Amino acid sequence: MSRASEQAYATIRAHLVSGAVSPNEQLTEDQLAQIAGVSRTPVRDAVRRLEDELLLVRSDTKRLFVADWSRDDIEEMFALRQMLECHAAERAAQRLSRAQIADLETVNRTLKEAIEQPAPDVARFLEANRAFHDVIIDAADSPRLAQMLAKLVEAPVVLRTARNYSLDDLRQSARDHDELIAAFAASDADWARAVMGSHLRRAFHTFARAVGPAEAQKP
Amino acid sequence: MSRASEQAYATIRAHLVSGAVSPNEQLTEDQLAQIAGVSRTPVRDAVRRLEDELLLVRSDTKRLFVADWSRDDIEEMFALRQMLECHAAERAAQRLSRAQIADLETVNRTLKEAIEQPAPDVARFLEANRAFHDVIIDAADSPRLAQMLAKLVEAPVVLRTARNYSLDDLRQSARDHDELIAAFAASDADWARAVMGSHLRRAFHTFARAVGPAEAQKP
DNA sequence: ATGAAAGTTATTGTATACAAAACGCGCTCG
DNA sequence: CGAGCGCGTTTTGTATACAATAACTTTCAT
Repeated sequence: MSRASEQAYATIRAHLVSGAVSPNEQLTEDQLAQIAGVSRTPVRDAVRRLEDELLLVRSDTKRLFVADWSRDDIEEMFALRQMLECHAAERAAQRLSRAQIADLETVNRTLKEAIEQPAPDVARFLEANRAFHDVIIDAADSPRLAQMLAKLVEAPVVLRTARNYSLDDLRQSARDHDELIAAFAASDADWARAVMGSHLRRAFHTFARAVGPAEAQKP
Repeated sequence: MSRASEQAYATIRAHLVSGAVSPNEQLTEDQLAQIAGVSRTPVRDAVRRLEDELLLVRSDTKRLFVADWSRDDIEEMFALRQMLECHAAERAAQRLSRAQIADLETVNRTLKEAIEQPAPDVARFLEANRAFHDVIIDAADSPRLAQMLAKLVEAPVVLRTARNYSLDDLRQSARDHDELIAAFAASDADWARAVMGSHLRRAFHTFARAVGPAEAQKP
């Protein structure tokens, strides 16, 4: 994307994720333009993307509001992600080249290094984790699938959730990745799907635990 | 959406679907603005939507081209649709109200009427078919799922494929719908999923037959 | 002839001014 | 007292002019 438009997107997104605004708060394009330091034109571009990600929503009369994600929303997104990414794993198992499998191994080595530190480097872990999943999605060779997943994968990051992953959680992830690699090496689509399924389902529960158990949501 | 922007979207989409342009042909925003009779601003809006639907694609340097869908693309979309819509059927089975089930029955009655004519009214069939699936997707109560499906469901319509559905195809669809309704009435999610799966899979083969068997695609 | 560099044209991106639509508020009239 | 109606204000939508970038063409050196 072009400079101003990309700038607007990044700035606004950061602004939303930072928690500087509260759910259901109204925003105007002018405000956002000021925040991003560009004119309304690229802001409107950015807003459309953020609407697509459901970080912003529009009232029936086109006014902009900060989205309010309920626990149901989060569960929905995890469910969809699981469904799609299991499919991706299945396809990837039938398509991954040797080189790509080697890439996965390298990435997962990096991921383990990020964990096994005096203090685990969570940012690096997340980055490697993302790279790992990206290789798989890429290998699945399904542009629409990739497009859909891109939206869903970003989501958890969005919630300013304490990243209180335990060391065990991180290590289990790494082991899941190892098993995925094994499944890929064996070109066993069923195996890959199953491992991906449990990998993501566990991630959901870890996440749900962190974000708080199913509370009664908003009055 | 606002008037000009919606106008642009509809006009350009019709233009693309009509076959007046060929795949990989370059388009400029100016051309499209002229065609739609509005300025470039709303055209850019429309173009983004069409990009999202993958009817238009951009080169690495932002130039616009008519998308070229391969058979693989079509298979991909059917596979994704099947996955998502089976999920929708499952959720719908747990959520549909009596009133909604009654709606499904009404819609399917309309659908049958459209078939059982001297000459089957395909347009009306398609409309009813769409309404039927929309009720289910709506009942699934998953906005992101709905959003994803919206893109995929439009797709087959896009291809200027001869709608040479046979009478048998149409009748089988109606029967599938009846069975779906039965599954919903019984609140049997597994049943609903299974019926939806075969319903869509058959549709794929009907479609594939119509569009021509797996040929060697472009050189 | 060939390929690189500079200049020219075509195309997309951004800012700004204005138009249209929605909102809020006070007012009137029942 | 309250529901509906104008009217000024706010907010979004559109057109247009201009800036930036990419594609194309010509020229010139080798």
